[in-house]
Amino acid sequence: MLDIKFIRENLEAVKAGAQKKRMNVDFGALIKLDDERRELLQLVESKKAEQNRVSQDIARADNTTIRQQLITEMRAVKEELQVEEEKLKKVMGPWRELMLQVPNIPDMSVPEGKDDADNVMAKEWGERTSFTFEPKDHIAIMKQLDMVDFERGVKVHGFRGYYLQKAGARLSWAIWNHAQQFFLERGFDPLLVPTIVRKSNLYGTGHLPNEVEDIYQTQDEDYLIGTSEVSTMGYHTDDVLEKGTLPIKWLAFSPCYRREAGSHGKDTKGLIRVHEFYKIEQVVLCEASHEESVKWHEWLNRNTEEFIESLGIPYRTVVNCGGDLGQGQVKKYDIELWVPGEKTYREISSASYFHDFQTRRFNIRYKDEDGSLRYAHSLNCTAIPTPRILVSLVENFQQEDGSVKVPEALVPYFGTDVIQ
RNA sequence: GGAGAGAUGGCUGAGUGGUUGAAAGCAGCGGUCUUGAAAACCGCCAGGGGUGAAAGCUCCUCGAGGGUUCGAAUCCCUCUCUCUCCGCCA
Repeated sequence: MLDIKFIRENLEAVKAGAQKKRMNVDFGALIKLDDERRELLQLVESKKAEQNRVSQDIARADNTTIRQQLITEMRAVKEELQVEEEKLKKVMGPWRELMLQVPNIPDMSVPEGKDDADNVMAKEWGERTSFTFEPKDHIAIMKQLDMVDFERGVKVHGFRGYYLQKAGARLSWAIWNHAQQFFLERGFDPLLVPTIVRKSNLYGTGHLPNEVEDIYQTQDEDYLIGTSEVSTMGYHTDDVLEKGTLPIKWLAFSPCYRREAGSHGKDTKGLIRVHEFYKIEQVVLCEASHEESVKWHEWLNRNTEEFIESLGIPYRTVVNCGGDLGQGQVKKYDIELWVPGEKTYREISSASYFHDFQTRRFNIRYKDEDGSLRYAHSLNCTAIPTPRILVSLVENFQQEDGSVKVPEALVPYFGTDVIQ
């Protein structure tokens, strides 16, 4: 959420930002509605002031005649007031709707572009794995090692259903345990979050209203989260934080649910795109300064890079272009892992910062030195998603005999150094 | 699922139609005193919006949303949540 005052004062910049994100917002209509809103607000408030003033006179009047006269007068004022309030209400509905659509302004350093094809590579790490034999894709490898069962997954859940079993399940546990150790050492506090949440939380993070098609809903009008960022931010709703507690660093873990409504034909096989997966997520709340946001953004992304490096999987980091940014995001990095079977890099992590876009919606503030309350800044970054991480893990570490080497960092958690 | 009680400022807690945005206490902040601290005493202390250069003026907020009324923390309706008892249950 941007401040309407800010929008009015920086209209051209806000417009340019929306354009860079390829988002269409009718700013003309918004400004016109806001003009009406202000005018009506003035009118309503001055009438209310009169009402309040005379109310006290009525209370004080001991002369019944005067009292009765004032009450009669106020009846008329009340009726006028109701008419104006009705008008104001009619303006506020569409005003709010438009306000929810205004995107945050992307950073200067965000490249122009339409979609993920226009993301700009920032870094490449490790050598793309080469094989002396014909490598298999993760589906073949994992099926052969009995790590996954798609048929039963589909039987029980439907399209995109899967079971992780035996070494597949154990490998997932090993990754979670390694990740827990790795990230908690960096000062995070662990958090297990609700995955069924009220709508307001999804408005808070900026997933609603735009992504409604991709979110599961219950018959009680609750929603299933697509990322624990939602419940983690919701945790702090209406908080007034102590400045000394910032930055707050959460390592949240939860199942994540995505309808994938817009990607029916994409990645229909395997573990790349599933309706239900697990994710460990880094969430940070920091002081309200751009420099702080940038600092923690780089730090978060670097954490995940180093985690991937600890596994020894080749990756690259891209800066997402304007068209590939979410509504509230100022800037985003994606980390993509090398997938030999597809001879391409696949996204496994997103690091974004939001300035106060989310914290305004959640009303998360902290007390500054001078006693004033300021909206905190918020950021988040994937720590590790399972099972997507398994795709590049087994493909990069496959051996000619069909077995998979276990990365050294995982051996203590997995128990052996090979899956066969 | 059934029965009942409740939700007031950072916290505790008064307040059942009229200068109550809200007593009192605690916590916090500033000051006096003190070598320093404590104690004591004095003062300040809710958030948000509009307008304004500022001072100020003004509106909203007592769980949320509606309603009654000239006027609502107080009365009515709906919802949410919390607590107690019963039932069910990993």
